[in-house]
Amino acid sequence: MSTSPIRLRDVALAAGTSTKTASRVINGDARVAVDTRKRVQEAVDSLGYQVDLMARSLRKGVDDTVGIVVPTIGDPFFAKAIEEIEQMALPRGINILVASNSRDPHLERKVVDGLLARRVAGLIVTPFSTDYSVLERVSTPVVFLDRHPEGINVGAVIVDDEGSAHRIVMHLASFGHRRIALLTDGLTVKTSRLRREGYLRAMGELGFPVEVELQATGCVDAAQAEACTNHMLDLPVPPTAIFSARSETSLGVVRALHLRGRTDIAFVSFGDFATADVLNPAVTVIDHDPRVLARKAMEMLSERLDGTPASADDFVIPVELIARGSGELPALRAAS
Amino acid sequence: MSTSPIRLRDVALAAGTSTKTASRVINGDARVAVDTRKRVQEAVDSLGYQVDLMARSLRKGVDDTVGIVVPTIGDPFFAKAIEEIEQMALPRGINILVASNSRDPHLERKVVDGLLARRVAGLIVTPFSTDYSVLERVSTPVVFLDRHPEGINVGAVIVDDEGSAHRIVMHLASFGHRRIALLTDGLTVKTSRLRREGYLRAMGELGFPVEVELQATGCVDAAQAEACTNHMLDLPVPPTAIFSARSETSLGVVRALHLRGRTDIAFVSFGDFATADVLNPAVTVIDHDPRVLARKAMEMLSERLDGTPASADDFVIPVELIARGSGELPALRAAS
DNA sequence: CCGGTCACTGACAACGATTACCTGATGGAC
DNA sequence: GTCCATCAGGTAATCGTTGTCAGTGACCGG
Repeated sequence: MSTSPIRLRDVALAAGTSTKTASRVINGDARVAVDTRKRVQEAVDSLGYQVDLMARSLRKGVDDTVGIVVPTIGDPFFAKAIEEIEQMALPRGINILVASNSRDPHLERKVVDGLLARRVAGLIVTPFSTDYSVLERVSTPVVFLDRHPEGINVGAVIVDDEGSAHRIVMHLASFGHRRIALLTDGLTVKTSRLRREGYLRAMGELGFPVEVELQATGCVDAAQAEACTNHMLDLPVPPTAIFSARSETSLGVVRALHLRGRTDIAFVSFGDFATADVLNPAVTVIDHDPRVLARKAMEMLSERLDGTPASADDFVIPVELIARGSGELPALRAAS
Repeated sequence: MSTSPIRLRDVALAAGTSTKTASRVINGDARVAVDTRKRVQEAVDSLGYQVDLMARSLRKGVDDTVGIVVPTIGDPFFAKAIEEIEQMALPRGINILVASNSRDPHLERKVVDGLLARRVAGLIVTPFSTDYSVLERVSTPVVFLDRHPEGINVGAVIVDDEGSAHRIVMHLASFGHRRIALLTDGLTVKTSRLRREGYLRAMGELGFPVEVELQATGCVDAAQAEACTNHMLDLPVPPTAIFSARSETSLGVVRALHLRGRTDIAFVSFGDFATADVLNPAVTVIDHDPRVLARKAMEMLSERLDGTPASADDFVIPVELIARGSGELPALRAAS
């Protein structure tokens, strides 16, 4: 049933050369006579030889593989980032190892160690909360995606989290809102902290009171966000506008608002999602596109793989606020 | 800056043993004296030794890695499947290599070959349209996910595509619909063919005319599906109900219906999606859960890795029709 | 006291490819 | 005709780990 695998030795034997010469042909070394090259090529084709990438990697010291670490693979944001990276890696013959840290700092460390032990050529990491200083002692190139890591001074591909959050609040305020609620992931996540800072700065500049009950800072998934939204809507004086700091949490907010029929409440999402423009009202979002971030990250990693030294500068992807309706609802109850 | 890597040899030297004994300790071989074990352990800890998985894999002949091949990683259906598999693999110390075939048969073949050349321990594949008979000549265990492959007689983890599609049509018919439209991916995809067969069988049993203009069979993504839906709504006699055979296409249908304000048209989706129960009307779906499929597939693969021989029987995951409203809209215009 | 287990350990080869180094041969320049 | 540069290609070492097999004592029953 199963044929024994064909090795380079077999190819060399069939072509009547040494393994070294066969290896040269396979790796496109120019110093091979045309005639010999042809013989080897034919042997490769007829035998159906495939390089054993394991052996090659051992000898070369690195694997033609890029590791990607994200909090959760199923999150559409990260899924699209992975897709983009895989697409870019394909033509280079690079494979993609994906790993999630499951939002667990301990696991995060283990996962990164595992990828390094596998001798990946490079890493693209969306840090969760671990200290990443380990990577300073390692020669493997790493690019950080969407978040700046702790404990290490390297560049990352990010968006202006603080500024964009600030802008969202200003946008809502311009429609008369004062009681603006905030929903974020846990504050151990850097992006959550930054977006909250932008929110707080804007509220401060506007002279609006910052109330604890209007800040839900532990919304790890859509279900939590839905619960938090419901809780806020049950307050004696509920918010007139909601700012969801992540597209995942936005799904929960949307569910709560729609199921309760409170679509009169203004809403802006940091990050677009599939049906955002289909809902009624359509959801105003910050266009935080994972593909654009991923593309830049992979470009940077490619350069690093080709020898360009690392830069400590962040690369900031510009984002836009897409007004679709939900963020432009007036604050009818603002006067009350 | 970057320290030279620590090899087993260094550990052995530090512990005053041979590399073999150090290897035994690391692999949990019982036949090592307690004292020696301790010395090696200490050396490992103090030096921060990490096994070179590349070398181990070469020696062992297989890599502790499972390859996953899907059409598109960004599709939430497959992203969730990948997530589930990764979660299950984590405790076993198995890494996940993801690769997309980009809906390209030629690429599909190359991608699978690449993973095999990497000596993955196993493969989980959602076949697109390639002949997979290659895999019969290879000893690597493979489990097929969501679709039965062509040209090879092995079991797959699937759902009852034909039967579920049949059920959807019957469901819509019970609310008075006769002009039921079908949107599918290209018919080279097996699931598309089967779902269409179920549709055709039901239409036949009901004695309803099957019209070509009500079948859009090339909807590869949401945008295409949206265009097809718009086209159908512009027909002289538009459909009163739509059956979308994939959750990805459902997003396009939803967009078209909502943007045109034609939410009076009945709609059922084969496959759930994020905001399906938030829309108005909420979308009736067949609960085609990627996680459940993925879990079963990984279980089967684990068994295969542990030595259980392959079975040629399909494993059929039961699915349910979740009535949420959109599929229960009456056919007001049915009489006309 | 001896042969035989048993527990523990190490030397060596091997996994399959790449590469440092070396050998012959060829050919043009002088 | 000699010499050196260049080209083709071979030999053997190497990457880091683990399987095979052999070897050392210790211990035990007879």
